[in-house]
Amino acid sequence: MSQNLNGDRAHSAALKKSAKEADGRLARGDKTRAALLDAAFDEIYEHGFQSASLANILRAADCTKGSLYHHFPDKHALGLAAARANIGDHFQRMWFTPLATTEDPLTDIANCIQQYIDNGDERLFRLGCPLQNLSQEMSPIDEEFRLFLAETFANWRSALTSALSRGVDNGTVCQTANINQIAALVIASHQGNIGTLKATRDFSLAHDAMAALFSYLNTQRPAST
Amino acid sequence: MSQNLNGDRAHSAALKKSAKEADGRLARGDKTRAALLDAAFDEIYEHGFQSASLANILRAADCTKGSLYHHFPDKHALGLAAARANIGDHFQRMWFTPLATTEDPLTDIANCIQQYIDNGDERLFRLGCPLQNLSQEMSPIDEEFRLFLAETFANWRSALTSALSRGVDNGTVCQTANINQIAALVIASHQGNIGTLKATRDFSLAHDAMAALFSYLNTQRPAST
DNA sequence: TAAACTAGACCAACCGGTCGGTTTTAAAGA
DNA sequence: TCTTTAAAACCGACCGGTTGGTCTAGTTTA
Repeated sequence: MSQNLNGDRAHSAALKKSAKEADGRLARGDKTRAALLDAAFDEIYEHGFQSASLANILRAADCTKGSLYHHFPDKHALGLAAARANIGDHFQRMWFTPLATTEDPLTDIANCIQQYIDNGDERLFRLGCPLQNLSQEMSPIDEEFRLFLAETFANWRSALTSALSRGVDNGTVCQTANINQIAALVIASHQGNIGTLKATRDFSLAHDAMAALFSYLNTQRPAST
Repeated sequence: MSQNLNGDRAHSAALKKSAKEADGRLARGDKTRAALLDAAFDEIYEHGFQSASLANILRAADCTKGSLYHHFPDKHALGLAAARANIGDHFQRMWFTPLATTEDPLTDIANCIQQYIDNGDERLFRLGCPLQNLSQEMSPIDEEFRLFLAETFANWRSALTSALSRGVDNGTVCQTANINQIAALVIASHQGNIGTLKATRDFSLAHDAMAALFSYLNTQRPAST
């Protein structure tokens, strides 16, 4: 077994190649691999991992079974690699980057959340959050998926707490605030809000939950003296 | 087509019979029907609707295909009936009954939530909330499921708001409180909390979120004068 | 020429669903 | 009380289709 952490078969070679292609174009094999990851993520996002059809993925990636099973040992490895590639990017863009340097975390956390509800695309409202979907489906039945998802939650949490901790230091967050509790409620209420929206399609409910969270966040500011 | 709202085929006859059996024992047909609903709910709770196997359900209910398709037109109707039967009961017991007559809604809402985290069974933590699982999986792909789930959310919400409204009247909830916002945050954060717990298995995170919610709820009490 | 990659026919297992037939049940008739 | 009868309930072999996965052969690339 010469599998690496990404669960693919031909990655060491692919790395060698893509390192060579300094102009940004992908080598043939890497292009197929990337197309498979994209198609797999889309299919899994739409139907869940267990109901995701390899035939659909193959069609979307314009690729055949032989190629797929050259790049990945099985469906499980493909799904995990697709999740890693996409979910990481998403959290980086939506949370980690905005919070990495913020000087007013309570405001910017609220902005992150508002971003989802007000500027979310159609897929977000119809399909929800990929992290949450995979958590629901895969956590109980696959430990490898669960560990990756738990790790993502942990990263999310520490991005929130370190931003909040900076806020305590610079005086935008109350000294007595419990930053672990704030982070936990942000995560839970945001996840629950996106998830609930999927079934209810009731934006007023989502806006109410968001407003309540914001009013809670505002109680965590220092008393204006 | 002589189907009723429960999506079964043989219910009118079953009703006639069970009405006769005043001693509480179920007629043969009703017993298999109930066994099917139980087994279907368990299988769907464990694996999701799409991955639920009729063969497994049949084995658990000790019943054959012919029986199943005598009582229900298809897998979809079975799943929907199983969800209706179980989720309704659950919410009645956990939320509607405790909140129906409470004189101190903020306290009793907190108690409901605490009940889940502190006295939840193994399945709750491993598999999460059935309402949420079904919402995630079925809302995007099946309108009939979605409507049932949305209705359940709506009932939950109005149980919360009417309890809170009673609290405003009797002075246990602040006059200026926005009860819709409170209800929305309770639902979102509770759902998100249960869902997150499934992947992280981190009870400290769940307790933190709960503590934050409770501190928010306490800000909604009247100022003690 | 060796390794990486692509191709797609093929496979057993399982899927939800159908259907002709048998057994059980309860009410009606004698 | 016993018999008849029709419907309700149950049975399980069978069906076409799909699933994830395998395998051999051929092509491209370095």
